[in-house]
Amino acid sequence: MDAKKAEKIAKALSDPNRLMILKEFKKNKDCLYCCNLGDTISLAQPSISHHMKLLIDSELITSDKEGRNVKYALNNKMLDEYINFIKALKI
Amino acid sequence: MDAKKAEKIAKALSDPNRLMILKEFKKNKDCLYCCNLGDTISLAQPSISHHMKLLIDSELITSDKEGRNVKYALNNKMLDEYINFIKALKI
DNA sequence: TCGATTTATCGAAATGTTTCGATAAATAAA
DNA sequence: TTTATTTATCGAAACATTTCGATAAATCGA
Repeated sequence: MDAKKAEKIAKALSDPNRLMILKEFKKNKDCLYCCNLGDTISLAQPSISHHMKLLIDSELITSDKEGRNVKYALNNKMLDEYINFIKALKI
Repeated sequence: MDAKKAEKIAKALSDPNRLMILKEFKKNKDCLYCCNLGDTISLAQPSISHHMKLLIDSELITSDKEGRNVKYALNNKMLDEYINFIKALKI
């Protein structure tokens, strides 16, 4: 992973609402629909949509259109790659 | 590590200049003086000082006054703690 | 078909971050 | 003691991010 990608992921991970969204995946068997986030995240719908977009752009999650909904899933592979990047910073 | 701390670290890691600074520690046997960064990081001195402050505040590095200089060292422990935080996000 | 639901996008306001020049404080070196 | 070096801080400009209301597009249900 190059520094530019790591920077993008770090940015995605640097917001309390996005961290909360990522944690929600654990409670929902790895998949998630935006419309169910309203209860957990107290933000307007466009704001949640904005955060999802940043998470998708960073590839920390994937999105899959399912009829009227969009199904989001955590991308464990990208988390692993980012972990390796940070490990490489260590002395 | 709580979410607030993880957020602070992610923020510290989300800037290209700060990533470059962290990578410099590898080349310098874990310690570093600001005044030697000028060659690597093309920023004015107050900007470098600002980035060092954010890294110190996040506890990713430590600082130690040595006469006229300040010696900075990488805090591997904090990197490990952050790695564990990210691991915990995985499904 | 028609109304409700889900998500995305636009534009704007508020807030936060990055950068720099100017300046200050501390210490080393001459 | 005087000058140079190292780092921090202040204030301001430029830029980026977060948030929302309004609106649009797609699809589901009645």
